[in-house]
Amino acid sequence: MLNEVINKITKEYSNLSNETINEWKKNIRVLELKKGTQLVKEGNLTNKLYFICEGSVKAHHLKNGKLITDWFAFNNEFICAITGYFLKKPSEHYIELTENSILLEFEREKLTELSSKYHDFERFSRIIITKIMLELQYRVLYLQFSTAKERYDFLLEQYPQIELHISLGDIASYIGITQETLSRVRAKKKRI
Amino acid sequence: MLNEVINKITKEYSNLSNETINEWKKNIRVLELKKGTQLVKEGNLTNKLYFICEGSVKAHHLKNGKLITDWFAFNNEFICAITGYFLKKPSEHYIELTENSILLEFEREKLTELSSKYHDFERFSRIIITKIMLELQYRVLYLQFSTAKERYDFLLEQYPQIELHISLGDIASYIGITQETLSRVRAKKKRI
DNA sequence: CGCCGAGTTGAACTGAATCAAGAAACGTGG
DNA sequence: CCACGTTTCTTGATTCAGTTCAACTCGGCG
Repeated sequence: MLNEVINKITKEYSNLSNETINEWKKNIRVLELKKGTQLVKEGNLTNKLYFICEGSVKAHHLKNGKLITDWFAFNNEFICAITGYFLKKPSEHYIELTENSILLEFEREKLTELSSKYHDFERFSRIIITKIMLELQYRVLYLQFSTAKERYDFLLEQYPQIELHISLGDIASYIGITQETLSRVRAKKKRI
Repeated sequence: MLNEVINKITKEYSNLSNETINEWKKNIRVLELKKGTQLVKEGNLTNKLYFICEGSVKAHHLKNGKLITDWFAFNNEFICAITGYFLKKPSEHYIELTENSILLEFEREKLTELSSKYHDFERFSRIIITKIMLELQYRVLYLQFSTAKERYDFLLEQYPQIELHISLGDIASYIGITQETLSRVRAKKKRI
């Protein structure tokens, strides 16, 4: 099963030699966990990167006493507590499963080591980060000067199935509006 | 002069071997241009990445007939028309000098080639992209659920000197509020 | 059956947008 | 060095999208 998943990942992101893959495989943990499980708790140091084989996951953080959703990851996507992972600071983010899921878990130190050792793995890392960067760029684009409806439509375009997996409250938070507003936007849409 | 700048860049981002640097230097153009110059025009294909040696630059795009500022770059930062450069689509972004500036210009194809050829250059690229990614992450953080004042304060924290270089209108647009609102926020601040 | 979390709906309120008009600052040419 | 037009910034009045607070509905589940 792990071989299949790795195959999929390298197809999607960037090819790796057999040698690199074998070395990499030594340090992958496969996790099968239930909805609601916390992968990262706020304030913890975290050096883990996750890949979603099946299911979905969200990252969120606390701001003025409110939980704000930052990031979703679905099948074949990566996720991490971004400040914890990249800046090596205690994480401001929680990561929580939004459905029962199967995940791969990687350690930063091992990935760094692999990147230093193998040129192809370095490239692979670069490509993953580039995708995350472009995703963020896209989000900024539609957080800046968009109405509630525009944000929602934009999100649905990107993730047409999102409502099957993620609760209304989390979606609203992700696009930067309140749950009540999203509910109204949705109601208006149905009427038309 | 080019040597000095490269020295600074590798210090700031990631070290490169002499061989890599020499190869790289063959394909760098140094530009000295006036405020208001357009480096990239909307609708153009662009494969250029810029580094600001001295001065400042902005990227902006058109949305419902309004120019929205996306990205600033100051001394020792990189900038590009992000969709044009990474997605190879006609650029939705203009890039324009906000002051008389000295820049380095790189071509995507040459950088890609160098990344494939030299492991250390691949790592260097990864680190640059990671910085851009973290910057974007930070922006999403404060575009989501912040008041006008919070956004402004946040920006000043990051770029205390920004008002010396960038016009009020561009700053307002960057943080997702109107020029009038920013003017009022600023006025209120002075009074206290 | 009754509880609980998730979603909906209503009414009042508010921060920021919009529209409009002036004031400052800035550069350019006489 | 001043007069000019242009661009940038400020201030005021009005409007509106979205928040807030509160009550209510719905579906699942012990």
